[in-house]
Amino acid sequence: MPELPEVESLRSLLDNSVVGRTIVGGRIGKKPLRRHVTRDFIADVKGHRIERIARRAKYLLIELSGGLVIVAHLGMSGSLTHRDGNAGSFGLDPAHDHAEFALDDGSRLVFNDPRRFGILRLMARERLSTLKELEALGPEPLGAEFSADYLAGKAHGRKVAVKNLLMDQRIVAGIGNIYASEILFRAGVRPTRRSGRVTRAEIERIARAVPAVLGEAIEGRGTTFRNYLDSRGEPGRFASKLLVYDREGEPCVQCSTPLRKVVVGQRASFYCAKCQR
DNA sequence: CAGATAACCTGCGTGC
DNA sequence: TGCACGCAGGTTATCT
Repeated sequence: MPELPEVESLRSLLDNSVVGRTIVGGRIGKKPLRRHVTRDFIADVKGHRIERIARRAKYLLIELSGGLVIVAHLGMSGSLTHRDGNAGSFGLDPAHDHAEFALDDGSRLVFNDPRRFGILRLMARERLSTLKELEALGPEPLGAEFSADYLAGKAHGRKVAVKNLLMDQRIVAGIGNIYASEILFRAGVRPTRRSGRVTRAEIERIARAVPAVLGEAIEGRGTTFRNYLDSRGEPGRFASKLLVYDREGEPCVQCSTPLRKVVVGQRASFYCAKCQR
């Protein structure tokens, strides 16, 4: 579920709440995630201090003392909540709490993921760059490396729909299904357009829309479409700012034409047939 | 190689 | 009310 803005909001919140805390215990659930969580995970992190919270694309990186790092991916339905001593479960089903880290101030970090598409693994920080999942990622969409020139180069000669290109983590890392639709609406380009046929001017509009939309979403602490919760158990505020996603049939905010829904690469996509060409 | 598709898993809304 | 079905914010293995 979470795309870059949700993970970045999570990173920011945790950076202000758990850095400096030491992991004193915890537990790992029995059910496997997308990748199996090692049985001795808790024993390995116990006694280590949380030094910094970083992010790469949709991956959250919890850097620990002793050169360790916890790599977390929330998949489609994951959340990582920080609960103080007497906090409840934020409405999350405890049956899907797959990992729990007890901190030295009595609070807990809980990894909950009903669909279990998430990832939780521990590794040496120096080996992070060798992690297959991270190695294959393209540039950060909010970084200097991502530009109109870069995108034009990647789109050149490609037949894949431009929406799929934006969601391809090897091209640019962090954009998912919701923001891809929002970005293309902002850029005035239909999601179904073949990448290689998108004009230079359109590529430039897309390249500008990418950081603009993601940046605004981060300011709103992400989007809660169904049930995503941030580390405090609160929904993101950007959902009300979505202009096209999940708004089939509703009037376009710019021209009032009813918005359309089309499936592109097996994923629902929303657009305005008049504003987007 | 690029591109398309199925699969992983659970919950929830919809329509009969 | 119950049930079958479709769909969900992601990634990846496996086809053509």
